Amino acid sequence: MDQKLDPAPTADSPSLSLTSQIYQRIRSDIIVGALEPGLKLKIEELRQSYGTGASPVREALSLLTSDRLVERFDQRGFRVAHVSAEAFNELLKTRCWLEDRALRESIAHGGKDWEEGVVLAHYRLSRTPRSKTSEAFVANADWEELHRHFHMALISACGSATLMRFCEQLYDENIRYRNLAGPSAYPKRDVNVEHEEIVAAALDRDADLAVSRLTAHYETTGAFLADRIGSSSPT
Amino acid sequence: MDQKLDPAPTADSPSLSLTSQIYQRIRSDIIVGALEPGLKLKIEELRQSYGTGASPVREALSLLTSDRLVERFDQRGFRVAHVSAEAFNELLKTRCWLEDRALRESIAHGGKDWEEGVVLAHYRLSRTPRSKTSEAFVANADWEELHRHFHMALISACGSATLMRFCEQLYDENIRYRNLAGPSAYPKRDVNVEHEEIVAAALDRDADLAVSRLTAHYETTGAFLADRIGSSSPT
DNA sequence: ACATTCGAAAAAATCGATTTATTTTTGAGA
DNA sequence: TCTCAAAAATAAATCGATTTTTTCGAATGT
Repeated sequence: MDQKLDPAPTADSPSLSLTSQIYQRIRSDIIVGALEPGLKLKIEELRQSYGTGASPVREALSLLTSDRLVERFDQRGFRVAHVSAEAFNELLKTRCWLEDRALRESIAHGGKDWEEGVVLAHYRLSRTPRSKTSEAFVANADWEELHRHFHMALISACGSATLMRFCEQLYDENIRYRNLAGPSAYPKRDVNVEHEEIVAAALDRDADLAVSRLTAHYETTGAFLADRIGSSSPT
Repeated sequence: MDQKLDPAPTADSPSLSLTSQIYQRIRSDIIVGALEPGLKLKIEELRQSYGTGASPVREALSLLTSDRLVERFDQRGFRVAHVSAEAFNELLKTRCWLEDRALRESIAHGGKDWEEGVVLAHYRLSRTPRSKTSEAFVANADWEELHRHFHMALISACGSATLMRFCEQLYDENIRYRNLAGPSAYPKRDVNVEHEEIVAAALDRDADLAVSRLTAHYETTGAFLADRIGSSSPT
């Protein structure tokens, strides 16, 4: 049995539908910032650049609508979701509200699994450099993934997959804003310490403290990004 | 000028794309309960019954994915979202959490517009019968719309379109569950009084009271529906 | 009887071309 | 020069047919 557990006949294209492949690719391109906010996503162009028909492209774009990364206009196509300082502030605020509740619920109901999941996620994150090189900042994909995982681990015991989903969506949107703000958006403060303090309060079951540290964590980074945004692409 | 404000060249098909028409139709059919939970949504069937090609159908289904009313399985099509007692309880809980925050924010920041919007929405709702006939219950579409509008008016000043969107989504899902539970799911208690008391507390800017009344309102109806659900369609 | 393989049959996914809608350009007429 | 309308160009939306993939059932071997 040399079969993989994951669906992966050859190396390049798993048995993922073309639609899904295109979905992931565009999604990533938008979050990374390769596709500029407001950009018109012309079916014909995409179709050609991916070497496919129009159907998978349209379907992928329709799906991206759920993530709020693509806007759909009936009869006049799709475009990359617009950004604005106001939208970012709203995003940040909403994120704090939802994670506030989610974290409290996790602290109230989380068991050993939750605790261990948090500890493990934090440990892995702390052992991974945020940048690939020490001088210039070069985003480390591993760190990004572990960071996301860490924040989700914190709220994973909230008891609502729906709420988790919302938080994930907002998280991804937030990352997009961070990427759009550019590599200079990396503060000197030691984020690891902040994470550590959040974990400590959470494991201590001190909800108020944990939440205030978590939201402070978000708002500090947020304030930092906020003004860097209004400048770019006011289209 | 006999033109409508809405885009409507002739009477039947506005300049809505076929995709949008199908989207709305299926959406409504799912919420109303005409399409059974878990039902396989075969492209070919839908295509024929709507007399269209496959593309608009697929696209509509992809869009319905955002609303959590349709589930998509790569390479094996779409189906009407499943339901379960657990999912309903989670939905209810999450809804209470989000509206809790949304209502508090509205009460904290809402101005005259908000107050008047709430009063007006409540007045209209109170003047509309829930059932079309006095004996047998026959859902009144007007009431449904006004009820939705009323609840949204309450939280409309929360300052986050995103949070509003989440609440709307959960509201619609909740209505679906209510419809699935059948017409017997209409309690004898006077819902109007409950609404009135919520409005009173909100306009009084008593956030704690308003929230506790609102969540009680949801949980009462919820508890009522909860057990009526596990029974039907355990597929 | 049970699991496994093979081959229809069914359904999903995709393609290429056509139709329809929107946007841009052009050119009278004021 | 400006406005408006018709024509041309562009792009979205849709269709009908084809290609893949999955599903289902019968045949085979244990």
